[in-house]
Amino acid sequence: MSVSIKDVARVAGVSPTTVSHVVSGRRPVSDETRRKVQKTMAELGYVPMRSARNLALGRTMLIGLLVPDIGNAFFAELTKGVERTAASHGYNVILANTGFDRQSALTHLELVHSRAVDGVVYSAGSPFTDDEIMAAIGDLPLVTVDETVTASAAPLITSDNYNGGVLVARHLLELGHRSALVLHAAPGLESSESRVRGFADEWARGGGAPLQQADGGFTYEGGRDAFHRCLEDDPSRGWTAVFATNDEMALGALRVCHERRIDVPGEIAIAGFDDIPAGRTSGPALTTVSQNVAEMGEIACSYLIKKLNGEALPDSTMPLPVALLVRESTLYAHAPQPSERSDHGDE
Amino acid sequence: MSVSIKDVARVAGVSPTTVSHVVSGRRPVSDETRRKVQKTMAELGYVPMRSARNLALGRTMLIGLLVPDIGNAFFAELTKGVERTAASHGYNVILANTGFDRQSALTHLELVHSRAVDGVVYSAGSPFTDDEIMAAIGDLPLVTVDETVTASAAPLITSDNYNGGVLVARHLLELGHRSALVLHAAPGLESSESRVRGFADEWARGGGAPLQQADGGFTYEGGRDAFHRCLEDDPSRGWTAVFATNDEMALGALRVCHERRIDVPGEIAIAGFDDIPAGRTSGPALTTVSQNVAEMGEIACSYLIKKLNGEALPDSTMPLPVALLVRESTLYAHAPQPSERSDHGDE
DNA sequence: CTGAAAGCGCTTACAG
DNA sequence: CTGAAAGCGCTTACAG
Repeated sequence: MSVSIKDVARVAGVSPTTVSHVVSGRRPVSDETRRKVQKTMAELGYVPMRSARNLALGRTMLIGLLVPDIGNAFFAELTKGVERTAASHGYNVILANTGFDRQSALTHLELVHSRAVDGVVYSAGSPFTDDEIMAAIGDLPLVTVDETVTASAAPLITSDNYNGGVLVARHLLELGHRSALVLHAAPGLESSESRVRGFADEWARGGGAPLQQADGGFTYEGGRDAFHRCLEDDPSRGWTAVFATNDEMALGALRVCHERRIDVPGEIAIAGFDDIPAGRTSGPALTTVSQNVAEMGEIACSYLIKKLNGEALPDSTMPLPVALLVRESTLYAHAPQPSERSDHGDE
Repeated sequence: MSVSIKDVARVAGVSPTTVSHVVSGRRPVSDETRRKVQKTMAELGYVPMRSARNLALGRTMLIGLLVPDIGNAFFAELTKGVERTAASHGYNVILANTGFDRQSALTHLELVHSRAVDGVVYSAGSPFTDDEIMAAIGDLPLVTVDETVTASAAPLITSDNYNGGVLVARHLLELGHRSALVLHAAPGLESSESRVRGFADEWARGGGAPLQQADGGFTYEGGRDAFHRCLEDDPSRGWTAVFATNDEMALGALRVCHERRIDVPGEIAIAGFDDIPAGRTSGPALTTVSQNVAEMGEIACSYLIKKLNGEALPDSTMPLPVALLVRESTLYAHAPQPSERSDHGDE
């Protein structure tokens, strides 16, 4: 078996109490004793056992991160931010990839329920209802990301989606567009709806014509099919620009243009939202709005840790600024190296 | 505080021993007693506390997953597979995103060292040397993915990289190519080297000319720059096809062609390896070799769980089959919907 | 500056 | 079928 605090105490000729205090530093220990104990610990290869410490202290230094799909670049990036911040505060992250299978996801709720974690960062999209989540979480500290959990007073970390929509509309208006098609998610997804609202408000303000809209389901295939249908239904194309509320859908539209030999941006300009890697390497590269997703994760995690430490939180959280990334799909670069202009959202 | 096993025992009028056995099912309990206890647990909202159970049992039902970068699609997908399998066996996954910062990564080694996890799935690329890893892991059960840890007898889960290279070479030869450029990673990365070996062996067998090679560092930028240099150094292009040992580099090469108005696959055919999402949506879509990465994660995790249960493992692990995905970057589809032909590696 | 002992909330060998 | 009690390896209030 592994060596325990008693073994160290015996060999060093002190009490377990003293060994514990040498490790934690929570009580002064004479230099001589400390050195002796440290030497013994090193010799025996003693490492305090987490499980025992957890039980004694009533906490685990573990944070639960509930995301619907770690394979999605957004959540992977978010995870990165959470993980990084947790590590820098001595916490570790338990990943609960809830997926879409309720059955297997129950393990994750049990985890939360059994106090295996000290707190939770939760991102909507799991196969649970908000009520189930709240029941499992009970009074555990909670921070949410991107979408609210109804009936919860937990802080919400989100990007300034509205302003992202505004930036895209302004950019397209400046290029001379006055008619546009908006590809959005199914109703109920607040992030997509905010982006549409921002776009529509600015578009109207700038003298744009009434928008045509279609539901692209927030996926590549959905965007591709919805855009395809729009082209079929309206061959004369009552619009010259497309705003998709995420990059997946924008890439779907781009794909249709590629197959039909429609020049982008010559005939149609296309803009997305999120700045996923695939949009950086597509031809043409995709104009989009970047969110600082890793930073969302960092902030969510540091809020949670503040809560765990009993520190006060700001009452309201400011949406994180977003940035417009102008690439080739709206504005063709003539230089061999495409330039990337960035308008910061909080200008 | 939360309700303990003693509370339940007192209210139900039985001993803590009996409550424990109702929960675990490890000892027969009379129907009447069981029902009474279950009713009481439900009423009080009792959930056994994990920390206490962990200490008593000497295990945590937690698996440590060490990956270099969860933001990378390969590792995100791998994580998904590990997580899924772990959940289905009642285990949870602690994510240790080692990144490239040694300092913060120490938290993760401490985690392993302090027995906070029952076992480890390790994927190379962390800022630790193999020796440091092995020292921290000690005698904890370990399974490695993709790259071996030297001086460890741990099982290794890997794709059939060699055969992937063979498949690409055969495909390009069938299309009539006889001269090719290979973009590979820096030496020492076994996965990349196997792919090159498979390609080169088949290429020679099929009558191809000696290969030109360049180091693209396994990244988008590296591939782009290396390919750029190859074009500059050899304007007459002594090759008609490019095989990059991963998709990132292939997309970099594709990018250069796009900027220089070089037709792909008309003037140059390009193939990659990995089947990352960006290659599915690029124009032209990228011919590549798909690995079943999530399955690698599943297998790694189930091996680890077998080890944890003391079950025997197969002595040698068969490399997982790969599949060639023919897309537009080597063979332009004339139908509006590009067809996707799949050759299985184990045919 | 240091130690003996109780306690964290479970599990389980032992006894009945 | 059931219970009393020891034990898992730490932490810490209390006492000196």
